Amino acid sequence: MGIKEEIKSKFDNNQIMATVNIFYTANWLRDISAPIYKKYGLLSQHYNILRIVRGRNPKSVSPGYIKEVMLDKGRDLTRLVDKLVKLKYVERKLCETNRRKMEIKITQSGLEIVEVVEKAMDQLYKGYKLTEKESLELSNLLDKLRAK
Amino acid sequence: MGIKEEIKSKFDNNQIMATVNIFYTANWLRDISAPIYKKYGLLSQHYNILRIVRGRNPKSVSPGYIKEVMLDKGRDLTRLVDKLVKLKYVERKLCETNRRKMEIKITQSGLEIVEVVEKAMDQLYKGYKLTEKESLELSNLLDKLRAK
DNA sequence: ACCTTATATTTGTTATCACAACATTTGAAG
DNA sequence: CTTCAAATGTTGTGATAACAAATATAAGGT
Repeated sequence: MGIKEEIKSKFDNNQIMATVNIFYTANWLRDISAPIYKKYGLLSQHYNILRIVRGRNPKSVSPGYIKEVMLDKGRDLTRLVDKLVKLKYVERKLCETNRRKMEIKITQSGLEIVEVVEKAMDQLYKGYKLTEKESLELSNLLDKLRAK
Repeated sequence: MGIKEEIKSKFDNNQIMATVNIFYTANWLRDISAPIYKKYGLLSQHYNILRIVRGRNPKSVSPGYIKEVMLDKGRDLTRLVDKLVKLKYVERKLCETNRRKMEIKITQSGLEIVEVVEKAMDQLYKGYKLTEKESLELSNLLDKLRAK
């Protein structure tokens, strides 16, 4: 079912239709992924942070760096990380050389949980009807939409 | 700048890249639209509701219908509508024939505010680098991604 | 009429978001 | 060395989101 039928609407032009469809699809993706995250007491943003921190392991990263590369630009990052610290998925300590910064590092159980969630997400992606080629086209069109 | 550079990541396959890109682009769109909504004390969801209600004007619609066609599936719809009632952009009254239902109807000032916001959003879309044809392709690919 | 189930929406509660104010450290100019 | 702006994070607060439970009405069967 196409977007027009889904939300019972017509659109003035294709740009608007594409924009609405992006929001609709992002919400749809969020809704089908949420149960997976929830199973482990996480939000998608927690998972996103864990993946970013893992990407730099065994180095540690600062909140500023995380904020920069997060999908959902690091609102309330402190408290998102607070929770990951409480769950013992990351450790946070003051940076020695620049005492304004914090150093965040993933723990062993953090590594394990990311891997488990990652596998569950991969299963989701396998259900897509898009080929590799179409997925690339889609991604390129999204890049172009955002282009200045 | 493509998604890989934006978030400084590589992806295992194009499906994952497209998925991440959808979230990233939806957040990007949300962030550039937010100031427009905010100017009028609204959230994007309020605007979405107003457009849905306007679409049925002069008939009224029920919360259930709104929930069904909303982009972000009607979480906390009651309280979103509460706010629109308070702002006097919609009126809400009990349905005579089915007293479980509420009837929601847009007001004159509601109609005016939607139109103003709509024009501001149209300006945004004009900045897109996507052609009509590319926008259609994008929308079709998104439809296909969600297909069962 | 009475009971059960389904429908439609609201409310309560906890957690999270968004924004602004605050605090600390650094680096650099005077 | 002192001062001050910039960089980096944290905290306070009111609004919003998420989820479950509650309320109220309707519809159908016995």
